Amino acid sequence: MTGIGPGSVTLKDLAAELGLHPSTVSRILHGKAETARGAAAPVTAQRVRDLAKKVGYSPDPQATSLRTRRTHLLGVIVPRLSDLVLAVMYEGIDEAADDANYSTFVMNSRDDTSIQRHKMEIMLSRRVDGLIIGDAHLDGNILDELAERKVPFVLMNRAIAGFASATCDDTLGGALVAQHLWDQGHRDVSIIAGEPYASTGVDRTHGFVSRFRALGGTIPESAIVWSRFDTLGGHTAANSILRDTDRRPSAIFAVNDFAAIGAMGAANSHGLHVGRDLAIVGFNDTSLAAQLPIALSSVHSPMHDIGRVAVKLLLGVLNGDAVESIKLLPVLCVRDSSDFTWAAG
Amino acid sequence: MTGIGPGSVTLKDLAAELGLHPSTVSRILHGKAETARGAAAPVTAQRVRDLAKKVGYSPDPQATSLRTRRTHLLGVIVPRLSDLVLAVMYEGIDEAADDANYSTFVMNSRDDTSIQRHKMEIMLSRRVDGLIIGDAHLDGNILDELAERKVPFVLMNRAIAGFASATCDDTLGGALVAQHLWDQGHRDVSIIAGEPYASTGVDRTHGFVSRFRALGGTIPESAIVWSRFDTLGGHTAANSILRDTDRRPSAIFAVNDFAAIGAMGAANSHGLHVGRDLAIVGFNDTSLAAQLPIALSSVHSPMHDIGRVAVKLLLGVLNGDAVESIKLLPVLCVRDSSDFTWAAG
DNA sequence: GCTCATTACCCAATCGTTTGGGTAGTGAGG
DNA sequence: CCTCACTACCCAAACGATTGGGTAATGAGC
Repeated sequence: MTGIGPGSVTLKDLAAELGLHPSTVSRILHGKAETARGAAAPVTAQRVRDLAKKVGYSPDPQATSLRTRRTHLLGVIVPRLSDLVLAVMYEGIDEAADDANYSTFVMNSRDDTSIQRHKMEIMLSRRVDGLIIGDAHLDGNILDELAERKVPFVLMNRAIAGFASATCDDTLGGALVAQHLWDQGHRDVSIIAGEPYASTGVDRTHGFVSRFRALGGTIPESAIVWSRFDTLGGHTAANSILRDTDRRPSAIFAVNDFAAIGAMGAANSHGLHVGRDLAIVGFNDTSLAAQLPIALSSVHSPMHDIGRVAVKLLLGVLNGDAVESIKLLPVLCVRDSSDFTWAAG
Repeated sequence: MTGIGPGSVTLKDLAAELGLHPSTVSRILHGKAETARGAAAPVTAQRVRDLAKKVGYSPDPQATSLRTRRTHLLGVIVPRLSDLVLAVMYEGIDEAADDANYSTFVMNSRDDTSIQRHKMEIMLSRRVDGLIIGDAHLDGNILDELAERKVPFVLMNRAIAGFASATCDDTLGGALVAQHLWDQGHRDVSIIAGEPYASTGVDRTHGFVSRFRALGGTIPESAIVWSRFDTLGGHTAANSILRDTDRRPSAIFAVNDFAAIGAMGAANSHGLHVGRDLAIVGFNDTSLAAQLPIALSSVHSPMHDIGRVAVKLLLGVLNGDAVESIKLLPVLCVRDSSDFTWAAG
């Protein structure tokens, strides 16, 4: 009878064992300091706590939620966890949620609207206290619905005007890359811009273009190629950029490391040596970037912290605070793939 | 009053609205066919279902679990979701769990015993119906405890004798690589073997070594280097292998793509051109392998299916079935990093 | 010795379901 | 006309915790 694990012993059991009423035990174990003090004599309280620890009492969260209408559950929706960026953010969420005694569901929506809806309904039917949305689309349809239904939520990674979010300062990140490539002498550049519905790609692209133009450069619309965020998407996009041998750029900015890796593959198959014939810069500085055969320049974004911040924001919302979006600072990491001084013009 | 989302309307509400008793409504909506038929006249049943759909009734899972002692929750523990391999497996889990109307918690243990324990306790205190363990260590200590506590669980990715698991046939996978490298003329090979506590690395290494020896080759113990599973681990291991210029192998088998990528980086910094001066083969065939500047040969393992199978096994266990471990078949994918015929000897 | 506050508790309702066990009402069979 | 089996429901007790509201017993104050 040595506690075969949580779930075996209840509040009532403890109370019976101690000759107390369950409510008294409850107040002692779970009440705030004041309640607890009012509930029992210090010596009784200690007896209760001792026994609880000895038998390994752990309250039934289902019963608690039923009564309190709070599950201490958070829902997280991401496009795909196999996207390293989201996976790392989720690690941050996992950590922060644990610290705050919350547990999290995480589901993949594959950026598909109907799956997004489906997963959301599952989460809500599970009665999560709030949602962290990592797959927001710029049209924001679903978010408006959520807001109308008064579901507490925050965005992560991708920002949408009007909603609280935890992101990287993507515009700044893009600008950093533009500055770097400009300084290296590149005047003819292309951008692999990601999916048009994702603020990450859009903002990084916008930040890049603005800065590059501010420096006096030109970027025709045709130099911006939308793509999927994975290696294959990057490969395809780079192919379409490099196919045109008349007007090949000397540098490519991919808004995502994986797309950048795909672009490296494409460059290779076009006989171009990355870092010498063609500069490539990625974004996120995932753990692979520095380890690639040709080390990839990339903008470091604090992915882990973004996850942590998302949790903090959401807990703020649940607490009724007015929360503000937070943009974390990116840092450019220059490596072999773009570290080469080009003759200007 | 148009249902502001799940959670607003209860069985009792429905019953009152229809002039029925909650129990009747419950039987109609949630009972098995027979119960439902015995519970009400067909026309009544239809009225109930219509109203339920109209107001968007969704049962409170907390209340249900409290009564039934089943949460329809599964716990998943992995070393780290930022390991693409585990992330993809989790996508399979997510899918299969959804199909079966289960939801999953997933937590990262970083392969740290105390975190493993901690996360497990959280899961159990949440009253999950069962666990999928993706971070089992060969010593199996924690698993024995779990078994003793009669917690339903299955292993995933890593196998441990005596427990049901869903894995790749790692021994075979290793053998495939050995055969391939041998056929390519390599006689002097090294292995980046991963963490010694993980069956994946151990079995892949063992499969490789056995086959290579069976073919007549020799592999000294010193040619087997244990390492972390990430790029950095692979880099470090490869460095230690390549440092010894007297006895440099012509090929390296890394039991994991990320380690292989790290090894490529190391080879590079030693001035070796992968695929020409040194063959490298990875494992898992993650989506990156084919896209790298030098495409990486790798053993394809059905990660997504492994996740799905893990869920199927666990549901079997929950159902009281006697389940057997399942090993899915690996397939070797040869690419540039090892596609070169060497002169023998 | 009486009032009054304080201490240290107990009581019972409640959260939303499920489920074993009724029970009126109907129709058939004998 | 009585019995018996259905049909179509209802009743109430759980599941485990929380929480607003008691209430005896003790001690202090006057």
